[in-house]
Amino acid sequence: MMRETPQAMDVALLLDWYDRHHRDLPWRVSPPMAQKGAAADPYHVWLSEVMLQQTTVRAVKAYFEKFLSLWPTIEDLAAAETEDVMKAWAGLGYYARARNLKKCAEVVAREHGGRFPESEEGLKLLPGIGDYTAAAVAAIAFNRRSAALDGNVERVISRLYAIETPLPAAKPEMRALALGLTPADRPGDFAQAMMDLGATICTPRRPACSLCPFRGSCRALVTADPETFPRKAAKKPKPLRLGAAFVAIDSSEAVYLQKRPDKGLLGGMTEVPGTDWSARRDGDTSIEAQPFAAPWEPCGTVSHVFTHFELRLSVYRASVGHARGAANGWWEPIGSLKEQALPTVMKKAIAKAIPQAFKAK
DNA sequence: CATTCGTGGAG
DNA sequence: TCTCCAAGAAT
Repeated sequence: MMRETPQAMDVALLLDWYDRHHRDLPWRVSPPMAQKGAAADPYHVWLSEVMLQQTTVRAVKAYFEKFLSLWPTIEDLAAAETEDVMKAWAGLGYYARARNLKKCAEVVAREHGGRFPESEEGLKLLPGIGDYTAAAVAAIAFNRRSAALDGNVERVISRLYAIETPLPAAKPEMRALALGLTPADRPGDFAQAMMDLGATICTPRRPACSLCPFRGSCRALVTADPETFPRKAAKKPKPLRLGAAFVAIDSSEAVYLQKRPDKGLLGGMTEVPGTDWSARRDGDTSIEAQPFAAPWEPCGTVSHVFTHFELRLSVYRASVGHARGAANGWWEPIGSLKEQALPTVMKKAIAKAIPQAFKAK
């Protein structure tokens, strides 16, 4: 039977579904333990939520374990060197998250006695914590009623109510509907149940509607094709940008590296010298752009796709007799390159110039 | 509200 | 190969 709108009964069906089909995740206290009163560690919840921003569960798991191993408590993270945090984050992307993670740990450790604020408003004041993460931590770590509106929940809500308004304009409406569904007794489990539902049943393509606990009340299931929700505004095409990267190797097999500015693209990460291709313009791809005089030889191009543009780098390589000094750079032995704060595009460029650079010994 | 922030897997 | 997009935040 079809009901008009989802109500308390449907929320009960969702929680029942979650009790039986929840995912077991390293940072999660699953329903059996949660029902016995076991509380999630706010540090673990926050760390996982920041890592999971626009990032898949699969990619996050190993990083989450590594971070907990390196910094078991938020005080440990607060005391860490930012450079070490950047190195540990390398490869996960959106590097502003790593810098804000460190700042947030410092604020919580030093100004809040090591304890996270329990309210959404208090959480949102912290670096790197926005609408979603504040709501998620409040709900999951502190069992507070809040609307954690992530991509999963947007999809579930948009289908449940067949919302025609495209994103992001529909977000306030979705947030209100999600909050309206949130039960007073298990807000944390409700938030996680909605996300698990979106990740495993109410998927972007080919949703498994026959298995959905909301199948008796989903508007999209009867009025349209659920797969067409949520409605979204058309996105812009990605421009192709060009640039050059210069990989210098000295006689001791060390590569010349330097640190990027803290702000902007790949902020605070490590790079090889190159042209400026991040400032809405192509860089010089010619040998004329060399950072210092050396017998540069072209060794091909590498391509890399960022969120809003595609990059094609012309890679040059040069062997220099002995390491020469440089302003803000240093010579890094090939053997320790993999431990550096090198973003993926830089690893590609170095690997193009030195094929054996990142291979196991 | 629009733009700027990575990366890798799935289809 | 191409498109989508994954527990979004800061400006």
